[in-house]
Amino acid sequence: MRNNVKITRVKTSMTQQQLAKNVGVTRQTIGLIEKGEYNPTLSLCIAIAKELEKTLDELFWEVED
Amino acid sequence: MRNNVKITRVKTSMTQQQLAKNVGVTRQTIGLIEKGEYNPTLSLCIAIAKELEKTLDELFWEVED
DNA sequence: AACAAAAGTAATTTATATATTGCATTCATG
DNA sequence: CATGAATGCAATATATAAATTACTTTTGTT
Repeated sequence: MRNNVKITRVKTSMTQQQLAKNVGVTRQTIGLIEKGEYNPTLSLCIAIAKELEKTLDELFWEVED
Repeated sequence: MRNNVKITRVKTSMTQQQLAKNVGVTRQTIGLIEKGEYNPTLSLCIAIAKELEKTLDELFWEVED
């Protein structure tokens, strides 16, 4: 479940805590998604994408290592 | 949770049953996703997108009614 | 080095995505 | 219209996403 959440979040100088709060989940959930160990729901993916001003494809589609 | 799964699936003349089998879920799950009553996981969204030869954005991003 | 903020990690609990079963309804074709 | 395939729909069960709590490790700043 590789994705571009971490790299995008860091570019915006946002902390896991801030992103988590803004999308309505806990810091741990964001951490696990960034690490690729969670399979998030579509609604959460959309919330994260909007918060990071990206689309679903940019964050979650065919992400290379 | 509006999306373009149904319209895309019908265009390919695929049944819910066939799509469900190919992505490894039940027919009911596909039905509920098409109806917008489910919040599917990312991995399932990706499987459906690949099966329908679309991207995440095309099926699930900012879908108008 | 010392301190604080951020991030990693792990156990347990809770909410919900998905499975399973079964029956009703719609729709196409003979 | 009758038959079967596809879909709708609903109840209950199971798997897993996400919450909660708590502790450790990393990172940056003075």
